[in-house]
Amino acid sequence: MAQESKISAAEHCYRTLSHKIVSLELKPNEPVGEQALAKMLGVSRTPVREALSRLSAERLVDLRARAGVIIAPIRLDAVRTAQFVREKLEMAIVAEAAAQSNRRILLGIRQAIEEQELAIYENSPELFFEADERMHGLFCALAGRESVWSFISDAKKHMDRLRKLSIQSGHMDVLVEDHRRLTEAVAAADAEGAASTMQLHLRRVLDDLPDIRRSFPQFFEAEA
Amino acid sequence: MAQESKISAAEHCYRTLSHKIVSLELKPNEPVGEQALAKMLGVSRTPVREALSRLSAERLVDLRARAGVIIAPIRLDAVRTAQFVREKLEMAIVAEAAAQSNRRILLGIRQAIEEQELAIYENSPELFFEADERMHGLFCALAGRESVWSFISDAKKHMDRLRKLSIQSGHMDVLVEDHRRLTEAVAAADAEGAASTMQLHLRRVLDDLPDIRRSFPQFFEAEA
DNA sequence: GTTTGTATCCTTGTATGCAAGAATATGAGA
DNA sequence: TCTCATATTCTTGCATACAAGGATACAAAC
Repeated sequence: MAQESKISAAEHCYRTLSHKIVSLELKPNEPVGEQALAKMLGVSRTPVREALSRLSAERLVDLRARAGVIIAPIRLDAVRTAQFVREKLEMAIVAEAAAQSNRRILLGIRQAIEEQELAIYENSPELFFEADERMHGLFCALAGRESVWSFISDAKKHMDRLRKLSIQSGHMDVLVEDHRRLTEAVAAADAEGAASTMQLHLRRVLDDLPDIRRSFPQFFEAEA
Repeated sequence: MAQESKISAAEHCYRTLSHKIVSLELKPNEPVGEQALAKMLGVSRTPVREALSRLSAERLVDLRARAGVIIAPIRLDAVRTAQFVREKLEMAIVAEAAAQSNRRILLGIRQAIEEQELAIYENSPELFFEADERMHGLFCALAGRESVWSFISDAKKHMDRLRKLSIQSGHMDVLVEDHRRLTEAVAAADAEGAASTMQLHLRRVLDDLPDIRRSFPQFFEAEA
């Protein structure tokens, strides 16, 4: 609270909107309005605009000059790019992580995996998502590359919307199995194995893409 | 011109400031003021603030609430992270590029290298920088990963300030030699060689870091 | 001389006003 | 009924006003 009371209204707007977009609470291709968002967030248009400006730079919203704001559709090109970035970075990360050994962080990773199983049991995609996120961040920490994680997080946002749809249709168990193998490889100092497991793991989202696209065509960019 | 008249004042501010920061025209640790920047750019504070907000998200400026804006110092941690990101992504890029063959793009790459030699002859770091940038972008294009380039560009900005100082102290010839080897490896479809040459190439900046830091201590973050 | 308390100034953070341009509705003509 | 021109409405982009909180200068006490 002490922290949160210190962040600016603009920052608050950014975080809230960013979360609402990634969590699909604001739907791709949905038109929104600065005024409406301002009212929703209880502030004036100025901090909202600052947030939208940043979100636009990330291509999470499309600002059409003097014509309106729309939540960016899921763009296949953006997904492909995000996938590339994330895959290369996280493969390198876990390979480095395999060379490290920090019992405390490893414990955190295993706990996160257990929470994921709990999330499956409770059928809570939200909880799963959160624990998944935390676990990937911990691998970065294990590799001593914590600040790379925020970078990956940015790149990930477009993909996360897909993951959200994918997880809702329920493949969480496969992902946990990946996580387990990944953790074992890292714990066994098997850099190669960790990297290839990570690659396999991250590419699963793409497998579901055609299905998801068929199920939610309104969320995707009009095809070229 | 037709294009430029259409971009918003805020976007103009962002690009101008971003360039001035990376080119060291605005010096690390230098205090600036919204009002002063607004006057310099010929607009009001509002678009300047929007630009500063984005630059702050990239950690290129530090906003101290109600106390002032300062150009971010060169942070060793940020440099290390940018280096990691760039290295992993560009290694993967040239490895993919080696599997492609597009005479037109390869020609563009070779032309860019020739311009770099011209830049050395004319002792123009500006020209060198520009041609270097273009060449790296062309490798992305060759790999069919053009949109990854903008991603790398963002990550690169902190490092670029170092490169700027490094190039001024004149190691451009070594870099061109790297570029030539890199291009030959790619043209010869030697993915491994291209990747390792890229790694070597990108790590050169770090070699100069201690010297640069000694020469320009006022540009760096106060040590921890 | 050093330090501490205070008052002033200065800078940013947010709200609001206004104008320019896009989207939409309206109406006439075919 | 469909098309096209036009008027209207609505939304954003930028400028400005104001307030809250830091930084600074200065004076007083030790």
